[in-house]
Amino acid sequence: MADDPFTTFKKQAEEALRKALAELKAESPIVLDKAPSGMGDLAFPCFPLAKQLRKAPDAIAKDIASRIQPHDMIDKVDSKAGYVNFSVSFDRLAKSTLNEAIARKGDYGSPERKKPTRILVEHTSVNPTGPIHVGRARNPIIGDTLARILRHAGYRVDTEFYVNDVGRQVVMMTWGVKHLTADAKPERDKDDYRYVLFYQKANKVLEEKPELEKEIGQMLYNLEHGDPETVRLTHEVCERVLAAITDTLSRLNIRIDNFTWESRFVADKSVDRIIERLKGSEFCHEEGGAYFLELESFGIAGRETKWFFTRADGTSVYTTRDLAYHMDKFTRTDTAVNILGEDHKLAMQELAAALSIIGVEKKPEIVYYAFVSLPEGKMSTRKGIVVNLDDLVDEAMERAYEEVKKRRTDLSEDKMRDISRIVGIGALRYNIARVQAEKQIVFKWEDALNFEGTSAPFIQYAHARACSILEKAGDWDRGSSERRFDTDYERALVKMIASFPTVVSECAEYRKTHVLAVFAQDLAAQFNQFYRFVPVLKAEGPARDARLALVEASMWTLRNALNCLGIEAPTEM
RNA sequence: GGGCGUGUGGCCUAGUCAGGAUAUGGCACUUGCCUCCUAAGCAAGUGGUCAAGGGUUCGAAUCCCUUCACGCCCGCCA
Repeated sequence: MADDPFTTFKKQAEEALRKALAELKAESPIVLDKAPSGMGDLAFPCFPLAKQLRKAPDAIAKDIASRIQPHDMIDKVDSKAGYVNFSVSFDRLAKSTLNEAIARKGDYGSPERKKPTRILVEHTSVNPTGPIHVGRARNPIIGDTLARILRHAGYRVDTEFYVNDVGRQVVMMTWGVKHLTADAKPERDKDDYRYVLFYQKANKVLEEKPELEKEIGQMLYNLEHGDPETVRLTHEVCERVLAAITDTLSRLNIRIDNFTWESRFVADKSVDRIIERLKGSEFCHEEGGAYFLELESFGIAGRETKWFFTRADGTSVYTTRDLAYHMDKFTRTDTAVNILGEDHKLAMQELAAALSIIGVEKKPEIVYYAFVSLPEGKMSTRKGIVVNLDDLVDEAMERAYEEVKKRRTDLSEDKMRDISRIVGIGALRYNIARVQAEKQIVFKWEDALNFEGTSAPFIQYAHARACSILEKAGDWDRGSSERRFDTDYERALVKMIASFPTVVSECAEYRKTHVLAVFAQDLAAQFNQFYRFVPVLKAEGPARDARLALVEASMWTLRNALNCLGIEAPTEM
């Protein structure tokens, strides 16, 4: 597979170092750092070699540098303060990078050939018992972004929502729908808001009349044993709430490929088969009719190392069904990636242990995220301290509209609304995607709807500027072989564009969305400097063509990075 | 009590996996720049014991140990 030019440069530098070190009879892993600006592009520190060679690091660096002849992508090798510094052949890098970006357009950053590996990204999977709130919004945004990145990195990706239509919460809601009447108006004319009222009321009624617990238990039993009426009603209610939830997600540019219903694994008896297999395990014990695995030897620690996989009445628990689901998943994919809240860590450890016990080698890979809280504390639907995702989306679009109106007087109402939607949703997604998943975040309106600095609009704005130049440029010579760039602004921008393929594959490999978000921000900042200091349309001759090529390559790179983040790139704003 | 995660200027944050050259950006604050390709921008400035302590190393935000703070978990719930 052909590497991008910067990777080729890096490999050539590594190879040259390998040879030089062999000549010196020195042994060292070859790790290249990014050199500080003005000292080349890649740096090799020679300090670890000092003891081995009994020479000063600086002398070693000098020696190594003198043994490496510049060739192909390596333009210059020199040494300074114990480092061997490599400079890339800039003209070659610029030429192939820009040609590639301009030729491949929306595919720039993606490998020429698709990878055969299938990856199934399970995300969101919230209980279909009510609207999604901001605390849970991290899940679909991280999941969808990761899926987009993996796709751009060349994998065959499917996204999946696991619909929990079996557990107690769903039964509570369905029981409420069957036996209660709503006594409040839903906050929105949407099924998730309508049905959550039944769920909430059922919980309240049960608190007041604990004797109804038996009825709930019976319904749960009926559901799990395939009672047609219970199954039908539950499924219908869940389906409606689910449809409403996916409507909310689609507002954030999130579309899910598959929905797998948990009840399927109960109905097709795969859960029963797993229970039987687990019962045959040496780790299995029984207590009052309920079965559990003793998982202490699997690294499970805490007060309780038992994992119960059946209730006393023989019915399955959540993780047991999840086990059946994962076994099904592995028949359909090579790699399973799950996006989960950090509260699922123990359950996933138990699931991994159980998979080992029944002899399944594959394990799901999990991306955990910490919860989003509000300044006044934990989000809680019951206590009413909650921000619904729909409200956040509305507010984002509304605030973006105010900003558009401030700046543009020449646009039609429709156009302004369209830009507001793109900018508002972008700001929202960006603010989630930009932060490492493991960091807990406190939701603040002013951060979530930030339109300047580190934000989607900042990146979108750079893209719109690029589009504006290209639109005004008229005809220019795209095939020009001479592309000279003399300013640091241009050269730095070219190098950033050249690094995009590597950034995408690293984000994919490490399952990190925030790295791409940071890259997009840096690229936009670099483009804005270029825009400010280097005239494009007023330039003449080959310089103009070269700069236009740089603008076009920037535009595609910004657009592709935004697309990986699930953020639309408006041509004007 | 135990397990896992997080801790970087007033606030948010990158860098931590693979230790390397003056610790990245942003917000806020101060000050400049729109007869010039869109000022959602650019430039300059103020602000840091990288939670604390110890250790390893030529070199530690990064690795090891201890402590502290915060979050999540330790259900026959999901």
